[in-house]
Amino acid sequence: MNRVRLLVLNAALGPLDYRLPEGVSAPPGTVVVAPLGPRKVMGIVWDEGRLPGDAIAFERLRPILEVLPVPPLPAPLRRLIEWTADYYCAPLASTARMALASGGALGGPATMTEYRLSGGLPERMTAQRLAAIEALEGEQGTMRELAGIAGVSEGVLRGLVNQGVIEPVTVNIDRPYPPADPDFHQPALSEAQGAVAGTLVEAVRAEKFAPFLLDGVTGSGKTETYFEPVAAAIRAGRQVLVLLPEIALTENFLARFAARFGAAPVLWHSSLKSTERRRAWRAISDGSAQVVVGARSALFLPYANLGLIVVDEAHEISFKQDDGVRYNARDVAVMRARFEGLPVILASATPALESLHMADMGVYTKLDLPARFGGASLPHVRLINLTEEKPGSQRWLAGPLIDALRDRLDKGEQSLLFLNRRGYAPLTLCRNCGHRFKCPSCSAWLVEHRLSARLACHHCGFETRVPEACPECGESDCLVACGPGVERIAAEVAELFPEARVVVATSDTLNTPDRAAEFIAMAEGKAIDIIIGTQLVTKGFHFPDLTLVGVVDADLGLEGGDLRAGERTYAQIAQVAGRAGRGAKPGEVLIQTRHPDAPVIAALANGDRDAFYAAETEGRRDAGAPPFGRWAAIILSSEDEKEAREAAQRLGDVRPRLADVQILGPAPAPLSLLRGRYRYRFLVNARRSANLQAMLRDWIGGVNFAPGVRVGVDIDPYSFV
DNA sequence: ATTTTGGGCACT
DNA sequence: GTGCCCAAAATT
Repeated sequence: MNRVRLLVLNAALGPLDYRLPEGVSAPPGTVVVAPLGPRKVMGIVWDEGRLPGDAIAFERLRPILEVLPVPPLPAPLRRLIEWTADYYCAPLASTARMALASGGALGGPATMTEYRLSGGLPERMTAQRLAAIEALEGEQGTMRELAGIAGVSEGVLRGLVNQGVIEPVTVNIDRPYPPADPDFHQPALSEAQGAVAGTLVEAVRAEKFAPFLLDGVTGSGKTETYFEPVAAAIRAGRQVLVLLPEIALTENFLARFAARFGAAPVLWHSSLKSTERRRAWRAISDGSAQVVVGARSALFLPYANLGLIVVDEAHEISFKQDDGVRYNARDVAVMRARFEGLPVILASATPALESLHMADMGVYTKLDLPARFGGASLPHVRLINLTEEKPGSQRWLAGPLIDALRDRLDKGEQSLLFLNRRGYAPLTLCRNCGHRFKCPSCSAWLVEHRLSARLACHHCGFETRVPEACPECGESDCLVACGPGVERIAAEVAELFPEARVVVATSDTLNTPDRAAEFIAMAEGKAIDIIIGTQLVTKGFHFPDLTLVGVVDADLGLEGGDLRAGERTYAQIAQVAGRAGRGAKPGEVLIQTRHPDAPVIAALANGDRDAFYAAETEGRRDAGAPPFGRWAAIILSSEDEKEAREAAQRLGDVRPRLADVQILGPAPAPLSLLRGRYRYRFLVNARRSANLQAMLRDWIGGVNFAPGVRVGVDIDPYSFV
């Protein structure tokens, strides 16, 4: 029968039946182009009988237009797409689209231009040109790559191209990646690392579903340990996926990877250029990409021959996607491993409570690395009670922290100040009339950024110059900055220690790989005395001479009543504390707080992780949160306030009354206006006995909303805005 | 999501 | 009857 059921990549449409032209074969997973009304759409041939829908008479079916020349999506990936769409209440088409993340990757072969030396010499030789010509002997690559190799700007190389010294070469865009060598450099592992690595290597050889929780303190060498099963998979000719939370700052990881395997891994993240994306997608789908290091979106790619998944920093909340399909990559990674029949390693120094619970239940195998590598000791933690040690007016660093900074400067050691707030000040107001600067399309204050002389909204990207006068009352010189951001802390430090070399490390200042690499080189080369950073600096860095970490405001993350505030604060501060004392010299951590007795803060002070988890477990039990119960959020939004409010009201009117489900709302969402859309929210708390997703589908599916209303369901929400 | 279609209404 | 706007229907 040459009838196929097609998952058309259109979120509003269900599966549609098409006819397969004579002589065309399209097994399940085949990517095709089909006619839809007057248009063409991309679709994926799905399994017979798996998708619901009534059959249309064969004669009325329109034929498939084109079969795209890419391998069919494998069955385990199709199962994963179905599971994800079902679990997170998302359209199947939106979920499937993530597997084809690159429309341009699906065409036929294509070419691009690379450059290499032609053997000639320029009319006019300069020092830079000479250096470039010497460095590029035997090299070939894009302008960008060659500029990197030669250490000169692309402008210099373009000059050489004009002179005919460098010649263009047309190459296949899908050229292979340099191979990773599992035996390039065998590191010396500690006994504990070796034992854990051995277990994981065995699991890779077994080629069966096996989830592991790799629980190792900061600095215990988790990365080097899981590189061993990665090597084992490469030796077995299978692919590896390593998920990292912040792909923007992976310099350190990539350096360690290159040292171990002698080549760079294949990168996957949202800011890949389209040619790089295409090359990576095709290498992944034909099996030639050995190790893929990627952000959460790498999870849905069509690996031809996956052998291992690693989720590093698995507790990180950035694994939760907060728009579109709101999936948690950590959880979906485990499901993918299950469908594919693979080991999966969740690595963290501060595992999520859910992950520890799964280990306690015996579902995950827990592997521990209890000691720091190379005999380094864990840092000593001290609290600074801000209600007793008050910083001066318009100052945020208390006496003991200032003394500690001075001590490190005197000794020539490095310090890190952590404050998870970008910019100079989170609120600007007019002293004269009280006007507060607010985002025009969000219910949020504008954050002052002095480095760029802008007021910016951190939710929608709105930016405006800092005005001279108050737009409300017209008075000038009346604007005051309220509260601290990292830039303001940097100003305070500069005033206290004018001689110190200070760098602000945030996503604003380290926004390109080059800048990030430069920062790391400076920090490692001891060209920085004090680093002031946001959460960007909490992970992955290894600076041996960094001996002091100061947490400027430990209470910041606890505000707002978010269900996961405690866990997030604990993980964040434990991570940043782990940056101290990673070399021979011991580290010290000073935590400024107004609530030294709060369970989270006390647990950090005493280094008592178990006490924190015990307190957090009780909090979760009381709140009916995972693993004891489940939460979901429903957000209704519209550009029209009234339309959003009425939609919420209508949904509220038909809410189901069930014994094991409690529905709160509707209420204006904490961010009641976001990107120009008014938002109302329901919170749903379900006992474990309830079928939460089925109940939500029934409830929401029974209501017809106005065209401008969007309904978003967030299962296991992390962000409560 | 996008395109087509059809009804209601003003205007000729 | 014709043009225009908007809502509803259909897309295999």
